[in-house]
This record gives sequence, structure tokens and C-alpha cells, in this order.
Amino acid sequence: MKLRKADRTQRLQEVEDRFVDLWDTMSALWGISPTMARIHGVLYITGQALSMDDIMARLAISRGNVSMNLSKLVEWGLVRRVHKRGSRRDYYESLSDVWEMFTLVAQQRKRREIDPILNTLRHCQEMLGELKDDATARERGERIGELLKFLTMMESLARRFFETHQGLKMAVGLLARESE
Amino acid sequence: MKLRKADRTQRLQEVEDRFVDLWDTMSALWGISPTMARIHGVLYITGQALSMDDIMARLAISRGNVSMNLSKLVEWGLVRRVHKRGSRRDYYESLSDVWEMFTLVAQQRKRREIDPILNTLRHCQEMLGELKDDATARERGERIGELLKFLTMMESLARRFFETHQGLKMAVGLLARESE
DNA sequence: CTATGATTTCAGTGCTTCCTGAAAGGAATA
DNA sequence: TATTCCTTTCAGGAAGCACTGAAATCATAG
Repeated sequence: MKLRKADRTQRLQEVEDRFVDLWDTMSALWGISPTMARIHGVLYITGQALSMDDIMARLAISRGNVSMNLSKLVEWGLVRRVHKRGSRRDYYESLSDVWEMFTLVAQQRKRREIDPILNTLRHCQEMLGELKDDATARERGERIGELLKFLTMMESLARRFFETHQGLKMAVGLLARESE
Repeated sequence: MKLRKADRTQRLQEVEDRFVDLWDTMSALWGISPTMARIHGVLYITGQALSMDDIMARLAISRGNVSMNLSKLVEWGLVRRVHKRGSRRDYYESLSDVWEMFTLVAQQRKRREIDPILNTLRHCQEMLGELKDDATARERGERIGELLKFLTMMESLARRFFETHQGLKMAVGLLARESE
């Protein structure tokens, strides 16, 4: 053992902080707010069930902020509320399965972002339908058609991808349980 | 012909505006700024080569704004600078191939967002390596390992996807040319 | 080389989004 | 029912990001 206990703890903190910062940076990519990401980062990397006060202290953010973002995380399904016997507080813990987290985020984003786009494009097509003997309108229609074709294709591809993964994951789970 | 010329033009405008608004909404999803998206929206839906003044008028935004966002679009490869003989102005036109656009955006985002994440995670692993006889450190290492495994897997999956598409697209292009 | 037309840059400003902290709301104990 | 502990809500404020417009730069034509 080369390092003293205190030093090890500090090193660990460094890594955890770095990870939380990373999560913060990723937030834009995942389509969630920075703080929501940071909170999830702490919960994921520590793997522990933490209370609101733990999180407030760890990230130096206000109670209200933690409360609102935790409830969003619970809503998204990325974090679960748990209870510790003998304590009145709520504790929160993150999902640990990366695949599951990814799937949840992807589904949310599809529902909130892709679906409305498809609706709008279809509506545009309808509006253009009434002008179909206008050459310019037909050109616009073609471009929108290309997009629709592309998006629906991607969508079905993604659906198949997730279905496959679900199957795969179940199989892996079963094998793991059998080998115990 | 049910509608008069003027009415048709107005209807067309409506559709185009709706499309531009849609692009604006999508911007977050694509990881680009709203105005950048709107400008690209106009160029894509009209399919024409437009000047800066055309775009300023169409979207009611300032010259500086158009200039900066157009140069970003050119940098990304989504828009090309073209010239019209007899005019000193620059004109701009959008790519028309949806797949190509998607690929470009995906590549940019990977480079700007995914790669730095992989680097950070690997760096975290290294830092944890020095603490490998600490039980907590090993737990953290496992969680980061899961993420790395997931991300590299997704990355190679995406790469294969794009390679396949490139092949497919080339084939389609060849066939189209032969049948002329 | 100068004049004219076109584009880029950037400091100042406005807008949106996120965060704080205090007050209200709920739930468990006595 | 009152008390205590904990959580949620929300008005006001702070921070960050994008836009404007005018001045600087660049390019072409005369």
C-alpha cells in the first residue's frame, strides 16, 4: 500500500469530480440540463443512494435546484427514490445499467423531438398536396419527401436496434443467473 | 387550376416558413445554433443559391449574423459557396442529399463531443489504476469501464453503419447513371 | 491607386435559461 | 392536534449565449 488512506480518498475525489464534470459537458449531447447531468453523475459514479443534503454538499448547489432536478431524473426513470429504514429522508440512486440508461434517454428524446418533427413534415406534405399542379410546390414536396423517407427509415432502424438489444440483454441476464 | 397565382405563392410561403421553423426547433437535436439551422432550412427547402441579402430579407436577421452562421455552415460542409457570372456577390446553396447531410452532422458531433468523452474516461481509468488495491476505487473503475465498453461499441457500430451506407449510396449512384 | 461593392469582425446589448433562497406544503411522531 | 423534519414551489436575480449594427477589412473594377 503506497498511499496513505487520506491521500487515496483525495485521489478518488479527484476522479469522481472529473467524472461529474464530464457528465456536465455531455449534458448538451444528451439533451438534459447541466445540473441534472451532474446530479446523475454523482449518483452513477458513487453507486450509492444519497440524500438531497448529500448532493447539495457534494455539488454546492441549492436545495430547490436539487429537488427539481431530482424529480426530473426520477420522471425520466434514470434515478430511483429509495428509503432507508429508520430515516425519514428520501434517498436517491441511479440505474447502473448503461444500456438501460441509454435506452431511456433515447426514448425520451424521440418522443419529445423526433415525433413532432414527423408530424410537422407530414402536415407540410398535406398543405403542398393542394398545390400539386404548381411546379415549385412539387419541388418542395420532393425535398420534404426525402426527409420523411430518411427519418422513418432511421426510426425503424433504431426500433429494431433496441428490440435486438432487449433480446440480447435478456439472454445475457438468464445466462448469468444460471451460472450462479 | 383552383387558386390564383398570388394565392399559390402565399401558400408556398406558408409551407416554407413552417419548414424553417421546424429546422429551428430541430437545431438543439442536431447540436447547432437556431439561426444556423434556419438559414440552412431556407437553403434546403428552396433548393436555390441565395445571396446574403436574400437570406437577411427572408429571415429578418442582421448581416453579421448571416455572415457568421453561413461561414459555419460552409465549414461544416452543409452549404457551398457558389458564384453567378456577372455578379460580385457570393451565393450559397445547400447540399440536397439527406444522407450526406446527416453523415456530416454526425461526424462533426462525434469529433466535438464523443472523442473528448472517451479521452476523459480513459484518463480516469489511468488515475484509478494507481489505486487498484482500494476496494472503492475498483468499484468506480468498474462503472467507468462499463461506460467505455458501451461507447466504443456504439462507435464501431456507427462506423460500420456509415461504411455500409457509403457502399449502398455508391451502388445506387452507379445504377442511376447507367440507366440514363 | 481610388472608388465601390461585398463580407467579416466584434463590442455592446438583449434574451433566455438556469439557479437561489425563502416561504408554503406534507408527512411522520408525540 | 401540535411539533418537527423534510420536500416542493416559485418569484426574483445571475450567468451565459446569441444577435445587432457599425466599423474594419477585403476584393474587384475603373
